[in-house]
Parts: sequence; C-alpha cells; structure tokens
Amino acid sequence: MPQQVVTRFAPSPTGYLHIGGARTALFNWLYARGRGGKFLLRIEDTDRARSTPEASRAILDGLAWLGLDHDGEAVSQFARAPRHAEVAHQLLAEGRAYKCFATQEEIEIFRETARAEGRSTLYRSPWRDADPATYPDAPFVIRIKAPLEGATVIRDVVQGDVTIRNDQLDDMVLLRSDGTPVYMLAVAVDDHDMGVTHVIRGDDHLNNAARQMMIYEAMGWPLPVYAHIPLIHGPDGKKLSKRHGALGVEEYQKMGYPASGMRNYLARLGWSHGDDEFFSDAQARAWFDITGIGKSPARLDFKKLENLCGQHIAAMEDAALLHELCGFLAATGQSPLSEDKMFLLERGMYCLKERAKTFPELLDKAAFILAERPVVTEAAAAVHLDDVSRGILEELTPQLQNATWTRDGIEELVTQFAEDHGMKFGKLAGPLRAALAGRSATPSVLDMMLVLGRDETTARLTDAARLGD
RNA sequence: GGCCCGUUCGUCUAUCGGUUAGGACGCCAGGUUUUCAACCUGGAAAGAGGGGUUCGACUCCCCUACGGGCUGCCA
Repeated sequence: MPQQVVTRFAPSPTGYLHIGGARTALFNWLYARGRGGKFLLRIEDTDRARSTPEASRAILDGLAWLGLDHDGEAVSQFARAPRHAEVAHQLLAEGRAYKCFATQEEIEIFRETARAEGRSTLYRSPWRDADPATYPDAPFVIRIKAPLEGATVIRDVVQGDVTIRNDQLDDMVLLRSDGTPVYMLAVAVDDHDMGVTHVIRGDDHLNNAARQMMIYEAMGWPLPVYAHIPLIHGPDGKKLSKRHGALGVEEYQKMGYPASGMRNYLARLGWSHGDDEFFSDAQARAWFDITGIGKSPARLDFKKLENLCGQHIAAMEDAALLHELCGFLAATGQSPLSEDKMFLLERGMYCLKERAKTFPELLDKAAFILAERPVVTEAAAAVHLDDVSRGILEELTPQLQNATWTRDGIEELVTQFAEDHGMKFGKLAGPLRAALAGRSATPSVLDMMLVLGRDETTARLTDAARLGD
C-alpha cells in the first residue's frame, strides 16, 4: 500500500504572507489534495525577537482567503523546543554530536584568519574529538559531527541530483548555548515527527537540505522527497521586494483579484501542464505534479494575472461571485450592500461578469445598479440629454409600460421606436445610457433596463426627461 | 572568496536529438458593435555567448557572461 502523501507549509511569522510564500503553500496544497494526502501547517516561530502574533494571523488569513485549508491544528515550532533538544541530546549521547566550548570571539577570529589566508571559512571546532573528561565548566553549544569525506547527494525531484562535497559542510550547531534549538534541527525533527513525505519549498533552501539530511541520517530516519522550487521575482527580474509584488496576499485581495484567479495564476507561475493556461481548481488538483515544475525563477506579470482573473470572474457562479464581492467590500472597509442592491446585483451579474477583471471593475460596471435616484449625470453623459433627447425619452417612457419585460421584448420595442423616429438604435442608446446610469460607459442599455426592472427604468427615464424643467 | 542552482518571444511557457520552435498575456493592424469592455481575424516577437559530442542540437557535455542562493549560537 502506497504511503500517504504529507506535505507542509512552514512560514516564519515575521511578516505578511507574500506572494512567493503563497505559491509555495499552493504547490504543497495542490500536491497533497490531488493525491488524497495531507497538507500541514507549521509556524516557524523560534525566532522570538522577530516573530509576532500579528504576522501569524496575517499568514492564516492569507491562506484562508486563498482557500488553502490545512489539516489539523497549525503547529508551533517554538512549542516543540523540548523535543528538538531531546534529539540533540540523543545525538550527543550516541556520539554523533559533541559539545563545543568555543566562544563566538574564538570562532570569529578563526574565520577572519581563514579568510585572510584564503582558506575555507567553515569553522572546525577543536572540541570535535575532545575527551569529555576534559570538558570545562563553561557554556557550550551542541554541534553535529558532520562527515569529513565523501559527498552528500540531494535527490531533488525538481533540481535533479545535487551533489555537495562533505568538506563544504561544517559541524553545524544543533543547540545554542542557551539550550534552544537552531532552525536546521527544528525543521528536520518537525518534518520527521509530522510525517512529512514531500518537502516542497523555495530553492533558497536547496543547500540547507544537505545539512538537514545529516540530521536525518544521524537519527536513522527515512528521508522525505525534496522538491526545491525556484523563487518568484518581481516584474523587473530582481528579487521580490516591497516595491513590486512582495505584498501580503491580503493586498491582492484588496486590489480585487478573485481567489480562484490568484490560485490559477500562481499555479501556472513556474509550473505547467502543456499549454493549459486557464483551469479550475479541480483540474489543477488533478494535473498538478512536481514533474511539471520549471527550474528557473518566474516574474510576476500583473497583466496576465488580471486576464486570468477576468476569465475566472466570467466563469464563476453568480451567487459565489456576489459572495466574494461582499468579502472584497469588507476587506477594503467599504460599506456592505443592502438587500435590495444584493438582489439586483445578482440579477445583473450575468452582464457584469463578462467585462470585469477585478472587483473594483465589477463595481464600476455595476454603477448603474448601485446608483440611487435621482441619478447624477456626469458631464460626459450630459451632452446626450439635450432638449430633443429628453423629448424622445418622454415619449418612449409610456411605451415601456406596455413592453414585454424580457431582453428580447425590450429590444423589439426600443428598436421599433427608433425606427419610427427615423433614427438608429445607437442614436437612442446615448440618451438612455445617460438617463439610466448617468455615465457614458455602461453595460448594454437593454441589459440595464432588464436588470433595473420596469418601474425603476421608467422612473429614471422620467427623471431625465424632466431635467430641464 | 568557496560551494550550489538557473538562462526559449517583453512576460508566463511547450518542446524531452530531426518542428516553418507551438500556445497564452501584452502589443500593433483590421473586423464586429449600442458606449466601455468583450469577441473574431491577422501581424511583429525567442533558444545569453563560445566551444565540443552527433549525420543532425533549444535539447547532451565543457567554458564564459549574467542572475539567484548558501556559506551564523537568523529563519
């Protein structure tokens, strides 16, 4: 029976969840979910000075918004410090680690000398082979006994086999002099204890994998599958920074991108399934595999993100779209929609979603629904409401009372009306648009009338006709 | 400095020794239209450079350049 897949996302709560982290989480989530496995979350909060509860919150919120649900409770790495120390002491007892009494000053001097002489700056502790009987009564760290010869091969499923000579690896510290575990130990122990089978993470950890493997090997644990994925770069090709894209994912929510579009875009960034560009979550789960992950870093492209988001908005169910729109309003601190507006919005969603890439755009297209009588007419639209036009509207209005209120019914009447007056539909559309929405860029006038309903439509037309009175 | 990773249109990518190097976003032109958008058609646009290996390289190997990472009692 094949082993169940267990992946994890392990962010440090030292800031918001940025787009790169979100993608790493997404890959882990897709891999696990697509295989009936588990996706775990571990908060790497061992750096007490930099970790904050706010950052943890932001990460949890970000994942929730993206819909990346994890199995079980989020694990606090800090809380597991005793277990990390236990492993360090076990290795010490087994002679696979040792106490090092070198002071930080001594190590610094060692490195400076090495640098000056052009030698490797990797620290070689004189305590590695010291007789425990000679141990002084002084502060110490526990270091692992790294292999001196040979090489460590990381069998990475993205990067291929990566060979690192063991003389490039030093006796890294496992436990600090204050007894707290170091990151490298904590990660290895936690991944093992949590049963993680696939470690999918940024390739900034590729070299670290060799160090973590030393711990696995010293403990006799089976290694997980490693997949080091390239990091995302900003639009300028440089590392992500606050200037361009390294925003918290909540910023993307505030910009009005739908979560499904974000997932699609992020999944496609650095991973491919042939020429498929636009896909559903179900397809992504079914298709996602590590073999499709590329090796080179990808840049963020907001245009493509927008395009994909537009496609997702168009494809979404009206009710789901409205629900997410409400979430957007809440996230951006805008006042919630009234029952009436919600009703009209859902009714009009069919003609709004075809033309919006983001929620602000959707809202902009929906301005005619959100507007209250009397509709304020923008200057660009006001030109369509001259005396002649208002007269025409006044004449059309009563006829609408008798129209069959379907799109076809309205179209038939309006077209006929235009024809009777020797004008083209387009000539009539301008004044109608101005009267119904107060602006010149709107959905189809027929759709607006249909969505607004007969009463509201005729009321707005009457308002406009009386404008000059 | 040492070690490790990467490099196909502007961007995301397909290709897994033999293709007119394909698709998508964006861009340009035309079409459609009831404004905006959408949509349709067409177009420009790529294998970092240099050596090999091979009948034949984007594809395999080496070097260089450029980009990135690691090299902590940070994560």
